[in-house]
Amino acid sequence: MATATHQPKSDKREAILDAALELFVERGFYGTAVPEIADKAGVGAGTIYRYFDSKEALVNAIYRQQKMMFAQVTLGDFPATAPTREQFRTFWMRMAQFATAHPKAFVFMELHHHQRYLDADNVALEQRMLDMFSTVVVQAQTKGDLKQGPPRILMGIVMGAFVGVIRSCAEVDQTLETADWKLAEQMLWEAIRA
Amino acid sequence: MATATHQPKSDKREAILDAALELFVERGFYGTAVPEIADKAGVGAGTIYRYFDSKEALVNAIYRQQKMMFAQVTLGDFPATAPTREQFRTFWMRMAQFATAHPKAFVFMELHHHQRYLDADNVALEQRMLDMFSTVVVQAQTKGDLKQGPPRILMGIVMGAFVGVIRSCAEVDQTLETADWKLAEQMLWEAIRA
DNA sequence: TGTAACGGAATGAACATTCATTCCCCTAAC
DNA sequence: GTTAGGGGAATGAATGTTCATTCCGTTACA
Repeated sequence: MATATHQPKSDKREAILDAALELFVERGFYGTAVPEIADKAGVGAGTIYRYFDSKEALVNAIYRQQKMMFAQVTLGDFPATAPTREQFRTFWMRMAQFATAHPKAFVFMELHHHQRYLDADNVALEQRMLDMFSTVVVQAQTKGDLKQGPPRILMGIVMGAFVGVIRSCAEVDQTLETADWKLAEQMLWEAIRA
Repeated sequence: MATATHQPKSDKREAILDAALELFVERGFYGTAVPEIADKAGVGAGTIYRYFDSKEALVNAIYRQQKMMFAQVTLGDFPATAPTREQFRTFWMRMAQFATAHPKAFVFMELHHHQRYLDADNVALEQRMLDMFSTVVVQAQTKGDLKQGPPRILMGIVMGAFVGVIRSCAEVDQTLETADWKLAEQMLWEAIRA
């Protein structure tokens, strides 16, 4: 009826983003043909170009969407004054929640991290997030809650381990239980605590 | 002279492997054109096909070469009877040594891990290595040296963290000092110890 | 009926691979 | 010592294919 049934902004745009995300994760950017994306999304190849200027613009749109969603879930309303131990638990479990809700998103972000086709905005976005994390780490180190050492390394270990956990299970098509996430969280905390 | 002066087995084959490794790391498999590889290797495009049946065969040859070298460096003459703590240190530092000597190799193996174009031999090779590590982890858990939990998760954390450390530094073009590796080793040990 | 969104065949560029040709080096005849 | 010949390695232009993107006839909605 009338104006109501119009749309959730655009059926097709979402379908294209979803299909492309999945294919990019499976086959990579260059390994995925635009008509394949169109097929999976259930639209014509030309339709993709009504919503995105190019294949490159499409991958950048996905990257930005996922990164922002990730930032929102993990950092939104962050308990800035809580003890470091609790902050870490919160952060880790929010990442776990995000990874469960959007299983492909993490792999996508890992895979496309620092690729030639990411535009300047996305590179800057990435940098801003790194800086934010870095600040938090340094503060916690100053308080004596985390081990000393280059923040880069602490962050690399935590994020790397998180991705490692996801991958180790994706490889065998197993889902991670909350208990697994809690175990991993405890392990990583013991790694970084002072 | 006679047979002696023949060659270093083949100049060109090595040049092709090296060039391809570097380009695949930078741009991925599908993002790299065969003539580009030829250019970088300083050979004609056709020459590549004298040494490898196809682009796919080339990437598989690199994968196997790197994986075997990695296995050799990390597992060769492994101190099977040493205490777990020492085994872990040995393993970690050997990985660090490998990553330092072959900076691209790690990134390559990560990137190409479980891609469609890996042949059956390479998939099997990967599986065999995983099983080996898994056995070692289970043994150490039985001895009460490592935390209980799915071996998959322990391995995922260790390998993921290792890659995370490498990447966190590659991103800023910084090299890792021995001190950094030791710090990371200590952190990871605290993560997995019982 | 007019308009905007859509589909998918058409297009031109870029690619992996091939193959006719060149190049290089070794041997042997003189 | 020189040169002619042969054979395998190397080459890169040519080939057929695949791809991102465009274009235009069709559709659906107002």
